[in-house]
Amino acid sequence: MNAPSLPKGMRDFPPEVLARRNYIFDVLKKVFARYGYPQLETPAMEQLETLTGKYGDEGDQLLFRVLNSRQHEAKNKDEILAAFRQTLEKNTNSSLLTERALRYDLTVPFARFVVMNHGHLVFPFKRSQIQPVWRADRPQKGRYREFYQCDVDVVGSPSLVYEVEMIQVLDAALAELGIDAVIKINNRKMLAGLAEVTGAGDRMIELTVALDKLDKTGADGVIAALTADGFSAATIEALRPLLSLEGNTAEKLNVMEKLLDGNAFGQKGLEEIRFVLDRAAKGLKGTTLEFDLTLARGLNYYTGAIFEVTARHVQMGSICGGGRYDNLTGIFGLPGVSGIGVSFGADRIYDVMNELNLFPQQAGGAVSLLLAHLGEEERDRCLEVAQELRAAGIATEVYPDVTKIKKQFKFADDKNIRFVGVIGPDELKQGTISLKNLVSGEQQALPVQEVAAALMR
RNA sequence: GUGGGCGUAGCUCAGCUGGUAGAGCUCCAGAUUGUGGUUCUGGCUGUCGUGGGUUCGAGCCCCAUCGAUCACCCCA
Repeated sequence: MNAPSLPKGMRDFPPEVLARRNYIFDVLKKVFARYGYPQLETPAMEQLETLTGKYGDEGDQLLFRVLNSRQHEAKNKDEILAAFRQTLEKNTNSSLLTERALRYDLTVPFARFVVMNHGHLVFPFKRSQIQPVWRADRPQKGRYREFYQCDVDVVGSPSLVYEVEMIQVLDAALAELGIDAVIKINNRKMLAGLAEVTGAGDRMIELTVALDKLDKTGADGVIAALTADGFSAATIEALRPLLSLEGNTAEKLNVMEKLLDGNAFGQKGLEEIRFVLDRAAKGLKGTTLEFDLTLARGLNYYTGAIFEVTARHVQMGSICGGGRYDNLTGIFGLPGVSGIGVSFGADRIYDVMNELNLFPQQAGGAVSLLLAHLGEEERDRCLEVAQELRAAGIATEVYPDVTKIKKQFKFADDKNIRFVGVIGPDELKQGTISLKNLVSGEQQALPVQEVAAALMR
């Protein structure tokens, strides 16, 4: 038997780690509830066709597809074999081989849910969702194959009030977690307008992806990439002023306004972003809000505002992302339901908080009392006392073996149990417990019925 | 999918131009048969990731493979 192992990119979470992860989830749940987003869950697996085509080519490649079961009993093995041969040749998704996949995000399954249940939902419908998603990416820093997304979305209203609310939720949650972060916002309509006025209207995605590299490769890098991608000299020339765009948000928007002059769609995006910035910038608790023209990220389905959050003081990709999607439910047959949402990447948030030491000191659910003993009779007494203390709300553990007291103390120390209560022959006779605080070193003998109260202090 | 370094004790690592593998920490026992964390003394620990090859001889060189990791792509 070989040593057991985990599939690539999958991780266990030992109790100490989980205590911290749960802290993040608890904060997010609290904030989500405060803004009126009740929790919802969907299954790990979706129909493959529900997921394909929503995330772009790259996304489709990263779907974990699930092989159909009991293939060996199939009656149409020739067809299956042919389908498999084809899959080996080029990337295809025959339902003969696979009809299900693990979800890639929470937004598309949510849209699917809304379409299936729109009859009983009150719109605008809000929900939060905290569940793992899976991507067959190659793991690296801040990237896992299984990770938790924590989403808030509202569907059924195109109101820009929700753009503002998303920023408020991001700000509230990140502030509460103590993360110094920048919320970047951009707008797909504006980007589409930009593509049009520069003569590349049909290649908005490619154009913006290239633009997105500005902070990484500089203006020259972007121009080189655009040239390599076959964009015309006229387009590149038209974009040039943006590559050296400087100044504050208002000034940048003014430059955009001139550039987008006469382009209705682009102007609409500009108008939207101004509306949102005007209202959201006030009263932020801990984050900075920034208009970032080069922000292109976001999946295929985004149509309006797009968001991305990065943490300061640490090298890590975005920790949150999101945006407005006007037609995601339309793909599933329910048009006219605009949605918007953001997603918190719990695992990256964990990594950031860990690196910056932002987790509060806390017991994290550790047992607070170990009952130690000096013989079988004393151990049995410990079992009784433990039940009384647990009933009183004290997390209590009884050392299982009759052994040297030293070993029992060491056990408590190793497990970070704060108190040890010793029952030996003397205590048994007197109905007391010798209670020692392992942090302060203080010890006192107390009647059993007073122990709980002493520990509560 | 592309590329770069890295796999030696439970952990972190050392190991010379190839010559039969070491340190610190952890762990265990004792000093201390009713007291942990500090101190002192003693002790245990290895398919050198795996499979081939070269060699009289491989932890070290070569090939392959697996794994973790980092970067690119893309993303949380």
